[in-house]
Order: sequence, then C-alpha cells, then structure tokens
Amino acid sequence: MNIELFIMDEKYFALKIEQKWQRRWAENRTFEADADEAKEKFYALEMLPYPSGRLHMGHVRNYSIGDALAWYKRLQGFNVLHPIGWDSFGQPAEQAAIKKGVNPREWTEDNINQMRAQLQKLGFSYDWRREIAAHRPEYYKHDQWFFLKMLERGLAYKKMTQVNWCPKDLTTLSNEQASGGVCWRCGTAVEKKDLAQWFLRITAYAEELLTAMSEIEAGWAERVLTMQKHWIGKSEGAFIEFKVQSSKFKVQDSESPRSIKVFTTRIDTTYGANAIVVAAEHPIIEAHKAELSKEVLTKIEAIKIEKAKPTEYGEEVEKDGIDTGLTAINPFSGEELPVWIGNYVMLEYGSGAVMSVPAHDERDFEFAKKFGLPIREVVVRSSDSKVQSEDGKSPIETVFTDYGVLVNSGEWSGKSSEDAKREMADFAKAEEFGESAVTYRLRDWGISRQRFWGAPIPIVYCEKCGAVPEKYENLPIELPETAPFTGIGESPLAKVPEFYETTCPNCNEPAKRETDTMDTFVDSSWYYFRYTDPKNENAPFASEIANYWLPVDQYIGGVDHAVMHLLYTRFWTKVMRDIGLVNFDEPVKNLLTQGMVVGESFYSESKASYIAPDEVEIKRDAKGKVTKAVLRSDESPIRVAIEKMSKSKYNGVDPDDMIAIYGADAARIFSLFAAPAQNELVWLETGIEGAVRFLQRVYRFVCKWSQESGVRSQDLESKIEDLSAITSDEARKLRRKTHQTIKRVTENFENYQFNTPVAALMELSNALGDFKIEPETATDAEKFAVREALESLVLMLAPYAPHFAEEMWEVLTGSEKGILQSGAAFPVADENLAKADEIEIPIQINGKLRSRILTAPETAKAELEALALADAKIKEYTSGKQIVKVVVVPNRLVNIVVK
RNA sequence: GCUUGGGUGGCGGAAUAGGUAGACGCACAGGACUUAAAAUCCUGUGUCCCUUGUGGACGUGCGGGUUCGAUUCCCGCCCUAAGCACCA
Repeated sequence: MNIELFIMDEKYFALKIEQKWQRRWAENRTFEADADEAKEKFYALEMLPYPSGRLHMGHVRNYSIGDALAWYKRLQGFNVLHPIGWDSFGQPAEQAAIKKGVNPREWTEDNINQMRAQLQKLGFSYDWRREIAAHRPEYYKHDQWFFLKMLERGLAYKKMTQVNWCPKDLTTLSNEQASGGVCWRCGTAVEKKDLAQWFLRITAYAEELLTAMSEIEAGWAERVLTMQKHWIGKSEGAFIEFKVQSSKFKVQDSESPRSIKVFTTRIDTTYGANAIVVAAEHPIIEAHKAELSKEVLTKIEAIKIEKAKPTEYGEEVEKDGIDTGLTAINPFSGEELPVWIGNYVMLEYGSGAVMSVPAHDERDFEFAKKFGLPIREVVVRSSDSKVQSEDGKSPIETVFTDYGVLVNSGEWSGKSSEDAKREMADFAKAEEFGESAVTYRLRDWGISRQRFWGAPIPIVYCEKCGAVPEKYENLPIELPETAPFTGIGESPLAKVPEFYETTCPNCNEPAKRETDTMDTFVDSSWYYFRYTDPKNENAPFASEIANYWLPVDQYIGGVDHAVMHLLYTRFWTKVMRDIGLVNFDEPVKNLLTQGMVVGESFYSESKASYIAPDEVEIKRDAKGKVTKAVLRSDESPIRVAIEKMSKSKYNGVDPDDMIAIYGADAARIFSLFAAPAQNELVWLETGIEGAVRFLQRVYRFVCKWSQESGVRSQDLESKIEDLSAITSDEARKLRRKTHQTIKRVTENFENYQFNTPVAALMELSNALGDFKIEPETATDAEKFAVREALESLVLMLAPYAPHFAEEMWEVLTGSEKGILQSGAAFPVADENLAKADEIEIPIQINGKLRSRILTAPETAKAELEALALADAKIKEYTSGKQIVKVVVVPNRLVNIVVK
C-alpha cells in the first residue's frame, strides 16, 4: 500500500476515526479468541451490567480498565478472552412492568440493544460471539440444572424461617443483600417476615471460603478479603449443656430433663454465670410453654414483634427480657441458674442461647445491671490477683473482658484463661456435657424470590410425593410470556395456572410447580464460566474449555459486591469443583475494585435546591484557587460538593454526550488517567478536554512526519549502517526518551497501574514537541528516531485510545488490517538506549541538597567522592569544617557529613 | 465500638528494598499569533524571607524515635472514608 494514497485529515476527527475502526474490527473479527492449548491465555473480565437502559460513567470506567488490560495483553502475545453479557434478570424490569405495563422481556431486550450499541460506540474489544443474557431460557436452563445438582448433594433445601424483607421493593433478601440492616438495592431498613424458602448451603463451605483465601490473597484487594472474613465470622469456643428444671421436675427426676446448649468463647468464665439467656424463639420455650406464666408469654410475643421491626442503622436497642421461672444447672459448679429470655440473644447464631457472665461481657453486664442480677468476678488481671468483691456478690463497676487468672472457680482457680479454656473444654467433653466448637456468622443463602422476572425454581409439589425435583430432561422450566403484575410482593407466577399446573415427575398425578423464582445472584455466580462455552445446550459449559480459560486472570468491578457476588461465586466454584466441572478452587486470581465516578454538584441554600452547572459562576483568586461559587442570576452563594452522580443533583454525565463531543478515545483516556483505578474519580469536563488536546498533539506529530517521510522505521533502520554511529544529540536524546518510556509503561502495566503510563506517554509526546529538527532537514538517523518514537507511542496508546492508535498506525505503516492483525507487538525497551550518557548526582551536606554534578553513569565511588569534594559550592560549605564521613551511593547521590 | 484503607501544592495525583519531594494533567497568570475571539504555541506557578542568587529557611496530618539521610521504617496521637455492629 502506498502511503501517499491515504489522505490524512488536517485535524483529528474522533467520530470519523472511531466509526471506521469499529467497522473494520467487526469485519476482521479482530477480538474473537478461541481456546488454544498452544497459546498462553489471559482472561480479562469485567462485572457484567444490569440492562437498565443506559450506560453510566461507572460502566465506562470499569470497561475502560478491562479493555486497556485486554489490549495490553494481546499486544504482549497472549490469547485474550474478553467477553461481555447481561445480568438481565432482576427487579427493575418487573418494576417497569408494574408501573408502565410493559412486558419485562421486551423492556429488557430493548435495553440490551441500546446498551450494546453504546458499548460498541465506545469501541470495547469484546468477543461479541460470546454475549450472554441471564433472562434467556438457554441460560437459565443451567441455573435450574445447578439447583437440581445442589439438591442432589444436599446443598439445597427448603425451610420455614424469618427472612429479611424489604418493605419498599417488596421482596425477600439474602443476609448478604440485607447487610447493615438495609436493602442493598434501595437502602430501606429491612423487616423480618416468616416465610418458607429455598436455601443453598453456603455454610457447608464456610471453612474453605476462609482457608482458600490464601490462594488469592496476593491478587485481591485486602479489604475485600477482610470484609469476607468478617462476614464469615469464624469464632472458636465451646458448647456447654445446661440441664433444665422447673417447679414440676428436677434434674434428678428419672425422666430425662431437657437441656439448653450454650455457645461460648469464654468457657473459662463459666463459674461467673448468673443466668442462662435464650432467644425468644428458642425451642426450650415452646417445649415448656405450659409451665410459663402469662406475663412471660406476653413478653416473648412483645420481643418477637420488636425484633421484626426494622432498626435504624447504628441504633442501640435497649436490653429487654424476663425470667422464665425455669432454672438450669451449671454443669461445672452445680449451681442452679435462672433461665431468662433476652432480646439480645439471636436464635440464628451459635445455639440461640448464652450463659450470662456479667463481670466479663459487656452485654451481659448491661443486662444484669438492668434486671438487678448478681455479678460475680471470676477472672482477674494476673498482676492484681486480689478479688475485688469478697463475697463475690457485690456489684462491680467495670467489665473485664481480657484474659487473666481464674478466681472463684473451684478447682480451676489460679489457672490462666488460656489453660482453663483448653482444660475446661476437655473436661466438659470427658464428662459429656460439652465440647470445643467452632461457629460461623455466615448463614445459608436464601434464594427464593416472590418475583416473576427470575429463573423458576424447578420443583413440583405433589400431594402424594411432596416436593419433587423436576427431571433434567424437562429443563428449562420456562417462564410464561407474562403474568399479572400487582406489585404487592406475592409471586406473580402463582396467578398463572398455565405455568403452575403440571403433573408430578414422580407419580404423574396433577401437581403444582414452585412459583418462586431464584435470586439474580444465582445467575451472576457462574456467568463468566458460561462465556467460555456460551452455546452449549447440554451442559453449563464444557469442562475442558473452562479449564483452559479459567480462572479469571483479572476481574474488575465495584467494591459493593465484596460480600455478595464475590462470596457467592467463590462458593459456586467450589460446588462446581465438587461436581467435577472444573479443576480449580478459586475462580478469580486477581481482583481490582475500581472506585466510584463522582461529579461536582452545586447546591443553593437560598433556593434550597441543586443547581445546574451552567447557572453557576466559580470565583477564583489570581492563583487559580477557588474562592467561592455564586449563582449567576443573583450572586447568591452556592455550596460546591463532590457527590455520586445523579440526575436530581445535575452532576451526572451521559456517556453518549461525552462520545459525541470528545470521542470515545478521549473519554477512555481521561477515565484511566485522572485517578488510580481504585480511587474515586471526579469527572471534570476540563480534564477530558486535556485528553483531547493530548491526542491532537500526537495527531499533529504523526501528520507532520508521515507526509515528509512515509517510510517504515524498519526500512529506515536498514539504511543506517551502524546505529551507534548516530551522532545527532537530538536523535540520541529522543531515542533515550522513547526507550525509557517503553520501560516505564511496561512496568506500570505489569503492576496494574493505568494512570501513570498515560503520564509517561504524555512526556514522550512532549519530548517530540521539544525535538527541534524539521522533517525537511532531518537526517535518516533523526527520521528514524522520530519514527521509532511515534510508532512506540502509538502502540502504547492502543490500550487507552484504540481507534486513534489504529488510525495513526495505518498512517505510519500503511497497514489496513489493524495493529493486532498486522502482527505488531508491544514495543520492547532497549536497556542500553534507555541509559542516559550523563546523569546528575545531587551532593548533600549533612543531608541537605547543596549542589549537583554531572557525570557518566556508573562512575566509581571514589571518583564520585573526589568530584563532589572538588565542587566549588561544596568547597564553600566544607571549608573550615571537619569532614566526618562521606556517603556515596553510586548513580544516586553523595552526602558529606561535616562538623 | 471493632476491622481495613487513606491524609503530599489551588485541584486530581507522581515518587517508597530510605537517597534531588511535587512527574503528568487540570486550574490560574503573562506573552506570541489574530481586527477580535476560539484554537495553537511559548513562559511561569509549594510557602515564606532577603542583599534577586546555579541565594536562604520551611515544607508530604500532628508529636517523638532510628539514620549520614525519613513522604517511605518504628512508637504514640489526630482527622477522614468504607465495611461490620448486641456474633456470646
């Protein structure tokens, strides 16, 4: 191809270039990748979007990071899998159906079409053949398959329980989705509701979810693992059984009395127990209901009602409870203790019962104070082993929760807490009234949703056979076209007889289907496995293909999924491993949690509302420092804040607008350059303008040098007899900068730093600007240096501004096929060329910078010292002083210590 | 309260196996070009001081410490963000 035929525009027109390359990429199938054992793979994955209708800047940022990495790895020669899909089941579709009467399926498909077009306009390098959508039967068929597999393995079960209920979204929530006591989607405080629902036994993997963290801790953000650790909440302690007696029977009675099992992490404080406190829902209450007074029963009901109510975040609930009249025997001391109901004891954790040791536990202390229960100290700090209360009964004022030395504890007195814990647990085990135990905070994952827009749970209820799993060959159990959407929180499918009326897979008698659907987090637990084999009809995916591509090499997404999606998908992977589908434990090797995209908002106190940016005037002083902001119309003050983007605050930015005004490439560069990926990103219009300026500068350099000398650098190189004979200082300087830049950019990419390479590339472009030779007068050596700089710059820009890079590459090389298919690779730094031939060595006196000298790199220590001491300025400082010591760090500095 | 991050110019941020603090960008100021504006290009920009210099002092949240040398390591605080929160 002849360069002269290619007419380059005078100016950089982003849209034109972007459309051209998006078309060529599609035609050339540039980003399609297939499993190939001969090639080293790289799986770059970004969290799939919910098809809400519009992309937001958070998506742009997320996918720009992933795309940069995918491009970089392709240029490094990796076989790169970079797919995208749609998390298309979920509430907004159903909400649209309720409010606007639209069909959720149509609404979803329309949104997908719109958003796919937006992604394509941004030019992300996805393998579109692999696109998946959770709401399509060919996908959710396998959700159902997994459910049946889990049922077979005892990992799925149904039970009646108190579930988290969001009164606004009218749906149940898993514990993870109700974390912090609020709905993950809308932030409403959650209530409790009695409901029968299906659970997945994630607790079976609690221990492994903790231990396997060692496999990924190098590549995951520490805080995510910390949050998961905290969520799983492993706690080591012991169970102790307290035999229960009442006025009607005693422990000695022949008929064996019931007992209460208590979980404690401090078995060493057992002698300090003043009561057993159980949750209001504890089975012992039901068992002894007949013996309880009316007052007690009333209190229990009151506590249950209080518990079901939503609590404000951070709200302290006052301790409440009542003495049941039952008593229990402390198996260590033989002491008879009252059994209380306490509102602070949770049925779901441990065994739903605690022994109250007020002297050594804050909550028990508070409870004892309120109800005047005795407080007895049984552990003291080893230094002052004196017992504060002689009779062991007078109330003490402070709670001592640390380990110490036991007192008032029978034969265990005098032992350390550590020894006592171990020995008392052993004793309990030997005497068969207790044993060491581990409990977890993690609960099973409730997946039943009383919703239409989700995967139906493949269960049939038969009067004769009970809950019967659907047969595999009947999958998928398809959703009907539509259902009556009332929005009152009942399963819409329960009103569609064509759906629920069926026959029992077991006995063929008429039966009813389960009408709840699955939590959408089921879909997202394994979607990126499906990408590897997206058309497979018989299985979720073929193992050998998944085992080639997975685990994911780099996963990128928001930190908000730290204990939801990211915990579920780790669980799912372990189940898939146990089923024999995959051969690894952890699905994601490296996780990058990107920060939020935020915008500047303007709030007017006088108008008590947010103001659009164009109505605001920013006042600055001579140094550019913002002094204040005022409303243009009446000069009234405006409060400026950086907040999450939202329409009501007028601080949102629409990706389409950005593309239309500045181009996709500029938007992508800015989103990567403005802040490290983990940080919050403040979207500033002036910042993206800077990105455009940068691209325009590079465009002009390419334009200037390509028209005068349209020859490939390789051809030029062959003309230069001996590269070392390049005598031009300018050429040598530029080549040095080029190779230094390549080195820096490569190192930064390998460390997953995306902002600093842009700075390096800008420096290289500035070096080109400083290059004083014009194309007309340049020697071959100088032309070569420029060509090398431009080609390197363009290739290194490809991860950030792929359309732009492709266009420049075509101008420079004449290749119409595009960078990847022309076989271009990421440039490799030549260490020798990157080396400076003269470096500046700072000279310090007593650690303070006083002078600098220029010297050849690798100058010997002794010579550096001599040069430093000979320096005129240094002489001034050292004259009349005693030189105590001279520290010389070759290539770095010289420090002279004087007295 | 507990856990984990983070505090560097007017702003976003560079730089840590301890070695010239402030790269790059934004903003701002001055200049060139222009009838003018935009665009572009050039120059300057941490704070303070003076005798205006290849000048000095100070400076990476605060107070100590280690070191020839600390943004980086250690100890103790302060502030801030996120997560969890009666978990026995």
